[in-house]
Amino acid sequence: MKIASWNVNSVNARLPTVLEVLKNLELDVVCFQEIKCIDDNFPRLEIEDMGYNIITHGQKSYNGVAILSKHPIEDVQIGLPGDDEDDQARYIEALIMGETPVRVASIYLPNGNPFPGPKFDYKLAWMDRLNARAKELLSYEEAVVLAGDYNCIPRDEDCYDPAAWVDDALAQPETRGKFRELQWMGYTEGFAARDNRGHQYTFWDYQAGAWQKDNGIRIDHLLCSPQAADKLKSVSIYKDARGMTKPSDHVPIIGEFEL
DNA sequence: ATGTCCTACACCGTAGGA
Repeated sequence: MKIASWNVNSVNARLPTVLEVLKNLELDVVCFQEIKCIDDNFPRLEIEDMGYNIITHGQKSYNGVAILSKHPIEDVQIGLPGDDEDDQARYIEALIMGETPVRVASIYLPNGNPFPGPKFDYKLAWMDRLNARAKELLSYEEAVVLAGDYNCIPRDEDCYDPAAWVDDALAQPETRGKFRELQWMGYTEGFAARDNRGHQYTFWDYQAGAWQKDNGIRIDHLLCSPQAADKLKSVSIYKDARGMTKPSDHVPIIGEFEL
């Protein structure tokens, strides 16, 4: 089973590109972030035509997450526990009913810039809520994949120029620490476990020729519970997507599981 | 650290977010 995470940066603005990538990759489960539309405006018919069931947690203009699955979807959770005061659509979770069920979340973690400031504080508080949910999920002893745009550069070698990121929310020690908490509690970071090379990016800014210079960062991650990590065969980054017409600034990261 | 792109809203430019 192939499970992917992809920040599409508006599903409607680049629908032809999205459909082409989905056709090329033949994924079983796809987690989208930044769909940037309300649920009613999600291009449901076009994607259902490719054989996907779809759940969305959208909002007007900003954020928005979705899960596509070729298998039936059950037990849908919208938002994180403790999100009641939060109007930003950044989390959706569901049980994917393949041969072996796997619980999958699509996560759009706050960017947190400028650092320091209220947006960074919001990011850290959001990470605490995510980590609490992640811990709760471990107690189910299921295969779980927490897939998303974590807006976290885990190590200096996961960017082109660490000096450019020292004052940025994506590389702060607090951000890295809370991301690492997921690993301390028992989640395996898929790319680190199955590849772990440096300078393998999932995001290149639209500005300043970042793509041409390979000035990227690795911020999209697949966090796997022990039951999922045991079945993780390989992780790949579909870099070609960044060179397509009307690309997202992120590319898909794909985990292949023996599930 | 900004050579871009997306969205909305009030209008065919500008602001805000990333």
